[in-house]
Amino acid sequence: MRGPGQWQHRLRRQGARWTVPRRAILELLSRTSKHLSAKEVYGSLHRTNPGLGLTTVYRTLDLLVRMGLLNKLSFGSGESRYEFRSTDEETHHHHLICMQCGKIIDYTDFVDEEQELVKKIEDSLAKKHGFKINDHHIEFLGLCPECRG
Amino acid sequence: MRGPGQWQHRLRRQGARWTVPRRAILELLSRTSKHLSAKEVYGSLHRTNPGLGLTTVYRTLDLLVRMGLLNKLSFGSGESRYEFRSTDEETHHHHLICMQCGKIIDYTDFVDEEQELVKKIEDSLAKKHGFKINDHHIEFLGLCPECRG
DNA sequence: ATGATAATGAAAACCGTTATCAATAATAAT
DNA sequence: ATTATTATTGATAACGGTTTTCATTATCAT
Ligand SMILES: [Mn+2]
Ligand SMILES: [Mn+2]
Ligand SMILES: [Zn+2]
Ligand SMILES: [Zn+2]
Repeated sequence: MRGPGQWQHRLRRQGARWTVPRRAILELLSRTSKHLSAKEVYGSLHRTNPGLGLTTVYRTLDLLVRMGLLNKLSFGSGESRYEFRSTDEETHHHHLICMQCGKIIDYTDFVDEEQELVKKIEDSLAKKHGFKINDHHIEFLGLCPECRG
Repeated sequence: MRGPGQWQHRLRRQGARWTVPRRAILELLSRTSKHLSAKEVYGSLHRTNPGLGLTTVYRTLDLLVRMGLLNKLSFGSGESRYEFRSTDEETHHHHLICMQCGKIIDYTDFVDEEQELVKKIEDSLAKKHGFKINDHHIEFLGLCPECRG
């Protein structure tokens, strides 16, 4: 069971209602591999949902992050970006970012070796600094083929 | 040759003037290991430099980043933070961040193994996606001892 | 010292995001 | 199905960090 039915069930289980904006935003983000800002989500949905307000987009994105259905990402550009969070554990990935045009590429190279090292670092940091580590962000910054010239 | 003389030389070589605010901000950030926001820099310097304006702090931080004397960091909290960028290559580090109180810890564990893997990933990504890779950010997120309760 | 102009600071503008609040829509109870 | 309850919505205003504007000031080449 996947898609709208799954999402609806998940929201309602946590006391949230299944509404038109929530469904529209989830469908949009689940269909794209892009990392969209609130304003971009708003722009994409304005055609099919003319009444939708930007405030609702912000609130819904926030809710869906709290519900674990989306990831919220902050690259240094001012606005937050959101990506669909697959239930599949295998889709964990890191980011390759163009410093000039902002293009974002998901990559999963060397996940095995990476995960091994990440585990080691996590254990070491947890022991040395007393942290309970929950997550990590790894990103590479550079220039994409178009921006290199 | 290190410190003010070095900084002055670097700025002037790039056509910038050596001014009181620039010197004050560089001295502040070179003396702390903290990751300060513009407002925190402003607050720290207000005692010794009463005339200093927040606008100048923003402009100066931006300039010093462009000159390669500071690093600008964005954790998802709204404001940017700045750290002194040592000329020493050995000081490259990554971050351990408390998701609750925002505490930031620099760490350099496993740099050798890490650097090795980073190199491999960089080569792979450069080849596969045609990027020219310049930098990377690695951060671990969790709860510090105080915030775990 | 003098002049050219880069840098500064106060104020206003800007931009992403959040708070307010009356109207509406989703769900539960009847 | 109808009604009652209340979470959700959307317009507007407010907010916080950052940038722009512009007249004044400080740095530096001469
Ligand atoms: Mn991604
Ligand atoms: Mn640091
Ligand atoms: Zn690019
Ligand atoms: Zn903490």
